[in-house]
Amino acid sequence: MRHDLERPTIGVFAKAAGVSVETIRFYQRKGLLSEPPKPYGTIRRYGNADVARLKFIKAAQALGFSLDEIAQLLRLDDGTHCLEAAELAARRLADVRARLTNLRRMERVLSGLVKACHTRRGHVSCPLIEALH
Amino acid sequence: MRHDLERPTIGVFAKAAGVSVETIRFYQRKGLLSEPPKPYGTIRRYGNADVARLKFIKAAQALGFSLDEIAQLLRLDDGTHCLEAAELAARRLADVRARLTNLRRMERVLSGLVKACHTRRGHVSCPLIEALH
DNA sequence: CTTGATCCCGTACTCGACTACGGGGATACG
DNA sequence: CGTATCCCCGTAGTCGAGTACGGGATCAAG
Ligand SMILES: [Zn+2]
Ligand SMILES: [Zn+2]
Ligand SMILES: [Zn+2]
Ligand SMILES: [Zn+2]
Repeated sequence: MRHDLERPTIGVFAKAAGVSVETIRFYQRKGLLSEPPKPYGTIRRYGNADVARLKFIKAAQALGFSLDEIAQLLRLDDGTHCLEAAELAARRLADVRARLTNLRRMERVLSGLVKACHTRRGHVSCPLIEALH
Repeated sequence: MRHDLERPTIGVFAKAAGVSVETIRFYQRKGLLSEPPKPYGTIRRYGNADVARLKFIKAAQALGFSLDEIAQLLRLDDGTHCLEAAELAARRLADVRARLTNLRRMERVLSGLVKACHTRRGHVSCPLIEALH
């Protein structure tokens, strides 16, 4: 079928998805994407399933999931394992919240110090450096 | 001087600071800490300057500075380079804020999805998995 | 005087998510 | 037909902040 010959090769697939060819191969090695068959000749052609899978990966990644966790999620892809998926997300959420707490502290301290540095009057030495001591 | 022999060796120094001996050596290789002299024999003894320096490093690290940036800050340690220090901190602050924005989005989406998973009624498939598609 | 803990120094490995490189085959264009 | 651009596959390197390992020296306790 001429159909297969019109489906994208890895380069087209990668470019369409906004990732590099090496990234696709890397995901394949990790088992996140499958290596589609080579319909004619020696060149693989990619289909809608691959596109969807890669979108899934990128969406999960944007929520902070690691590639290993994404592999887990992909195994729950039939949607019948709500509990497991929710647990995974809950762990991720806890982690995100911990990092938020931490970053909020940093933001508070840093912005205070930057302000102090800008408005220091009379003070000879840098408030930022002083604070680190 | 018996004085030197009572000052801490690397092991004591590390333990007191709550880091490992290897970490101390690693910082020394990076130029963040100096290798103090060996007063007698072949064993280095650490002093107050080292303790202070390590505290400085840890304080800066807690604000998100990388070891390279900390090396910069240490070079401005005399406190007479307020402008440079403030610039460094401002860059760090911008980065922290960017990450905050990102994490807040993740938090919002994740908490919504976890909640949806817990309270799904009627829905057959997992809302979390569905959302990733 | 031996044993066990430290120290010294140098090199190599870890983790996560890519990124790069190299040799060989295939395909497209002029 | 030449050559430029893809593709395939495997292996190796990158970054940051450490962590681990191994051989040899030294030190305190018993
Ligand atoms: Zn199950
Ligand atoms: Zn669910
Ligand atoms: Zn200056
Ligand atoms: Zn300042």
